[in-house]
Amino acid sequence: MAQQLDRDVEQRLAAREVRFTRGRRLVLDAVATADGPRTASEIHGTLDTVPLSSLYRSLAVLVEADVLAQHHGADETTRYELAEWLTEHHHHLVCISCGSITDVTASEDQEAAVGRLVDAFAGSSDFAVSGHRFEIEGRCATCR
Amino acid sequence: MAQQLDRDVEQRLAAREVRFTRGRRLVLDAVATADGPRTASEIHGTLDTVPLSSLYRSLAVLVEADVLAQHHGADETTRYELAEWLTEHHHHLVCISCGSITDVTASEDQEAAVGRLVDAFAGSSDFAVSGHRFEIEGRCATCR
DNA sequence: GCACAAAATGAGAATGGTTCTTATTATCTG
DNA sequence: CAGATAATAAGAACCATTCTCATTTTGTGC
Repeated sequence: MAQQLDRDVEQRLAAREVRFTRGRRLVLDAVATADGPRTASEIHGTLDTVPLSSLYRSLAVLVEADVLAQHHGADETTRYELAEWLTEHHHHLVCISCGSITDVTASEDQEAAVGRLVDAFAGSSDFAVSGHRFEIEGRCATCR
Repeated sequence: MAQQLDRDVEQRLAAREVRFTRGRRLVLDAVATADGPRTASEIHGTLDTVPLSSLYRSLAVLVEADVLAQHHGADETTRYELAEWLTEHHHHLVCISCGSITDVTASEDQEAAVGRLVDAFAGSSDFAVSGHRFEIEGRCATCR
């Protein structure tokens, strides 16, 4: 898995005096190699050496360190993905049938358009914008 | 509460042979008068005559009938709002501090821009679009 | 390399939002 | 009003997530 990612995360965790242990590396890898946000039990499925309680704790630590981001999508379970500074900014295709989520990356022009819309929407109210989420709902290739 | 809403919902439920009972009316009103998606317990707080189990069942029935829509926002609890055909299409300002969600409505031009982006994002993959969600994250007036 | 302190782990118990079960009650039709 | 059907209420059950605490691992100074 990407050397650069490993180094980036190592640095960030070191800066916060959080150890980058075997278990945490495994969890990070599992999330990093997925092509969209994953639930805890999905990750657990690919990592049977990491008990659920430890998995949840590792996820919480990595979220706290802003290495992972939590995501609450179509179903009610929490999903995890790499934080944006470790990946390209992207949006999601959410399947309303099976709940799976796939990443899509916008072109520069498209993303600029998104940014203008965000400003326009928040501009009217007294709201300090810190980010946005753009999700497209529908049926994925296997569910349609 | 809006007469029109009541009539629209009455019709839709009748068409599905689902009764529009006192409890369901109360739940609908509670959701309709809020200015953004509400959690079950928030609704429960304003409706102490409706027990939680009934509340959840009513919510499920109304979602099933497409009178309400479920929403999974910043925190992990499920929120409910009127289905889009009963209200204006809108987007959300999500407070990352307190989890509250406020509605914002886009102008026609803005919404057209959103539509173009949705098509562009989904266009590349084999995905049947049925809707979209645009959420702006930040801190609300009281939390900032 | 060793010992100590601090942090991380693992196993299972506890929590809390949501759903299910079942007996009771309300609603609709005739 | 009677009978059939659907909805409700109360609490038990469920399941994802979090917590507890005893044990193990890790990093640091000697």
